[in-house]
This record gives sequence, structure tokens and C-alpha cells, in this order.
Amino acid sequence: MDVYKALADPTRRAILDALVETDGQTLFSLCTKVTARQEADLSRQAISQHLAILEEAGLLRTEKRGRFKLHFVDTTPLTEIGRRWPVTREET
Amino acid sequence: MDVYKALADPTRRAILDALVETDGQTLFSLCTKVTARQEADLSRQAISQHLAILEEAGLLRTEKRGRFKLHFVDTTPLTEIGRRWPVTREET
DNA sequence: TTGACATGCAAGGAATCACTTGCCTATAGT
DNA sequence: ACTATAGGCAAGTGATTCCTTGCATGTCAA
Repeated sequence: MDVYKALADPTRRAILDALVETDGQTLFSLCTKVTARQEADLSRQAISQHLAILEEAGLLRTEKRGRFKLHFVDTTPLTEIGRRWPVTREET
Repeated sequence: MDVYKALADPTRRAILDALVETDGQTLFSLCTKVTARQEADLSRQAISQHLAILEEAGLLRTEKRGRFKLHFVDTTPLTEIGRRWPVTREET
């Protein structure tokens, strides 16, 4: 999954928002925060699948700590977007 | 259609690429350029629908000139992305 | 006015995506 | 050892998405 498709889903964007606010969260922690942020409650598996997609896109790193799996944002793949289509304001 | 979903499709990204290179193209012009860029030939309607989505996302402005319709990029909606998830390099 | 060119509209089908359900593994605490 | 907690895997379903086909509109040239 490429970065653009990873960003296409509002739930995944909410996950990134939650992680930018508090980095290194577990799956369960993200479940409650994301369902609070949006007004729809998703199953744990739904969030888990979204996390896998974000990780595949390079927007997320994970770290196993005992029986917990912590998730950390990595926004570096987003730099490609600004480089590919530079923001050109016609009238300043 | 929001900006993120608009960027999710590779054909739409190719359209933006073609317009950044040469701005103000017609539908037919974009058809040949995009199908050359990707290695799949899409129908005129396919491109037209993609253009409508890009315009709805605010990434495109159009201008009728006689029987032609010219398309111009507007990358300003992309600034939201960088503002929403700032690029934080952990180790410089 | 007639024909050619540029584009628009709408319905249908195939593929993809998001979510759920059900079951399984692994780690930690008592 | 037993139980509870954190997470993983996989099949199935409903909803989108992308593209095509077919027809219609509008503009320009001869």
C-alpha cells in the first residue's frame, strides 16, 4: 500500500492524529482514542488492519515491549508529496 | 471528495504530474499525456471523471475557452497535509 | 447548414476496500 | 498451572471505486 492510499481513509488519518498527539500507543489505546475522535466505534481488528496498512506505507514504526506493541508515527514519507507537487501560490 | 481520496488514485496523480509540467491543458491533451506516462490507455471518460474528482477536491481549476476546457493545477489544498502531520525527523 | 471536433451525462459491471466474526497464539500475574 | 490480557490470522459480506459503453450537447470551420 502506498502512502497516498494509506491517507485516503479517515480512520487512518485519525490514527495518525492520535499518534502525533501521543506517540507510542498500544492497539487498545488507539482503539478508544480513535473511536472517541470519530463518532463511530470500530472493532479492534478494524484498527489493527488500519495500523498494518499505515506501517506498510512507512508512516508507522512498531516496537514490541513484552505483550504490548507500541506504535510510533513516522511522517517522513509525507515529504514526497510537497516535493512532487510544490505549492505555488499564483498571487501573493 | 476530499483531497486525500483524490490523491489515492495513481491516474489522478499522473494527471497532476502532467499539469505541473504543462499547465492549462485540455481533456484530450491530458488523455494522451497520461496514457503515455502510465502504461495503460484509459478512455476519455475515465480521465474526465478523474478531472471532476480533482476539481471537486480543489486541486484543479477549469476555464472554458470556446469549445475547449482548460485545466489548471492548484496545489494549495496540499498545504493542509504538512500542517496536520509536521515532518519530525528524530535524528538529524 | 452540415460535418467534425471537444466535452458532458448516466447506467452497468468488475475489482477493490473496510469491517465483522470466529478462532488462535503469546505474555503477565496469581 | 491457570486465567486474563494484548494481539494475530483468515474467511465472508456490503459498500465504494474505477472504468466502460452509449448517447447527447455545444462549438467551430467550410
